[in-house]
Amino acid sequence: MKRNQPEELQALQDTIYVIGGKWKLPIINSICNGNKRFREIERSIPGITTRMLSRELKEMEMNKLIKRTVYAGPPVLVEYESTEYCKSFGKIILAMIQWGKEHRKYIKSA
Amino acid sequence: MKRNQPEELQALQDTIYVIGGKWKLPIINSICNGNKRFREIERSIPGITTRMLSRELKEMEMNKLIKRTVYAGPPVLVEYESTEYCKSFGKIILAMIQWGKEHRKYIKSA
DNA sequence: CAGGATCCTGTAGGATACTG
DNA sequence: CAGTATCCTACAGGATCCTG
Repeated sequence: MKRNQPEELQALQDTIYVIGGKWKLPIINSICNGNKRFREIERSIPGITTRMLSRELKEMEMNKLIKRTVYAGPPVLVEYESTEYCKSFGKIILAMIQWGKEHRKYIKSA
Repeated sequence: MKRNQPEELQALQDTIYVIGGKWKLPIINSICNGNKRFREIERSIPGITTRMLSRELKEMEMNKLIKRTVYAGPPVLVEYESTEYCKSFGKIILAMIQWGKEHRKYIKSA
């Protein structure tokens, strides 16, 4: 009754790679919540540094998770938005949030 | 239309923490697929070392994702199985696998 | 505002060998 | 079989300051 073959394991590890690390999911979450500007996103994620946010955004743009648009100013405006592709990850994130909440109760009731 | 509050962000980061890293999801996946023995799990995940598997299994046991049972031998047998709690993560993993497959196509068609 | 440049550190994770 | 014990290092990620 094996469900997953090596190919599926590969797909799983791909996903882990793409959304891995400490910040990518919170960033996706923030953008999906309507935050568009750099500082806005930054402020919505306590603890993140500009350096990390900058790096992650670039990577995520390369992976087509987000779209970056520059409005030539002045003032220059930059907006980030999640792609449809990224949004397809949204429900997974919601499930993870639910699970995280359960986890807290579960571990405490140890 | 904000969906997530800080508390939700916290839950998300909790989840990332618990199932984070390179190997925990593949391990969960392997065990959910019916692998029970240490070497069996090890062989099912190409690239993992005994050291990492050992460490991750311990952590996951502490977090009640898996249950470890020792059958006093000889030969001594050890079996790992996923808890119900862990299985509740199963559908999230399946979704991630699906997403990973799509990702491959999506990026290639760049 | 939107980042880039530097410098620094901890630790995740790999390699290898060994044990009961 | 089911792991421990060491040793090692690359890199994720933090702190701080700077630029157009």
